[in-house]
Amino acid sequence: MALEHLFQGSALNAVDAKGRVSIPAFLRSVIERRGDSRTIVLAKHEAFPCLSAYDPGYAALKHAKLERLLEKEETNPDAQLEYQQRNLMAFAATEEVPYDSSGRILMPPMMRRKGEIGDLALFLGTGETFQIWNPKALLDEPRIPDDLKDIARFRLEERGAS
Amino acid sequence: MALEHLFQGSALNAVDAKGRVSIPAFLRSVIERRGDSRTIVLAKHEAFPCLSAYDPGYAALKHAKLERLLEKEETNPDAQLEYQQRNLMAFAATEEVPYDSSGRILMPPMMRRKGEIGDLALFLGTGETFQIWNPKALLDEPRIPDDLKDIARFRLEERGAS
DNA sequence: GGATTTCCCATGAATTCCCATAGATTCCCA
DNA sequence: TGGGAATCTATGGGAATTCATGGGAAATCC
Repeated sequence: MALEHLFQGSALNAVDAKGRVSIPAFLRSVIERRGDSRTIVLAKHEAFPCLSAYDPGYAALKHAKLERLLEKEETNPDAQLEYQQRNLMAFAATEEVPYDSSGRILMPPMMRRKGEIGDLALFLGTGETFQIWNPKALLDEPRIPDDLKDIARFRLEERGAS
Repeated sequence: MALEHLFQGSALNAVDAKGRVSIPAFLRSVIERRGDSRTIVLAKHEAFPCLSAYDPGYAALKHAKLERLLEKEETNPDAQLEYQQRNLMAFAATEEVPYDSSGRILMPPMMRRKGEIGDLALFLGTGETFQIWNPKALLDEPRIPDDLKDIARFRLEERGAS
């Protein structure tokens, strides 16, 4: 799997009273170059207290991988169960949300809670996917490198000052 | 087999006194993009105490899958029997129900019993198909990952609070 | 004819759509 | 190359639509 277009960069956007957030234009352009969906898939990040996001095509790719794995071990009952569980996590525990003509999504309440997102959303490109953080949570996270926290601080300043 | 449109997301809907349930709009849209039937096929899930559901087109696909599996082991008499059994389950033990203009099905009493569905139905997308659970049964099921149970709890809360 | 089943309408909440704006960025052309 | 115009981006607010759900009328069945 060699993805041609990668997510990179960072931005800090507001979540408004209705729960709407603008997806940064530089991330949207990657989504639209990968497919033509104007839609993102949201999931709780498996390790960090934040959200993981990607385009629907990437989700399908992940699914195809799981399928192939299953067919190899079709007769193994343990493999069956693990397949069921992973499939549930990959699809039931995620939400697909379209963004409108102005590039905004409505952050689903469940994801907002799971990702601890308040009224500011920090977007971080990570190549194949991107992450959405509560900037406070990122600064409090010991496993995050200081250089990255500096970026978060900068984005906060930038916004606080203007 | 590469299905283009996958079932994704979760929702908790009420089963009313007449046995009617709304199929969540985001699942309906997948059904209608896969074919043009406004119909779902219900079956008892093969492993979990819940229902498995999909569009009529997928049933045909499943049949082809079984056929292919049989041909691989044509000489094995055990495989023949298993094929017969799985084929029976896939077709005799299912019910096809249309949904009306408001997106509701009438849950067939037999399926309701088999799936242990009470007056709340939890819908979980799993890619090629989706599942319908009694939320209580899901919380009691040891083979279900905790993160998924959290989602069920969230959906219950969301509904209880409002 | 009583009971079930199907259809149709009603409704409140949620969500999508549309328009507006202000600031930043890019473009363009003299 | 400099400055001004056009465009794009993030954001706000309100209107219009969709969604889930309840209730009842009409049709159907033994």
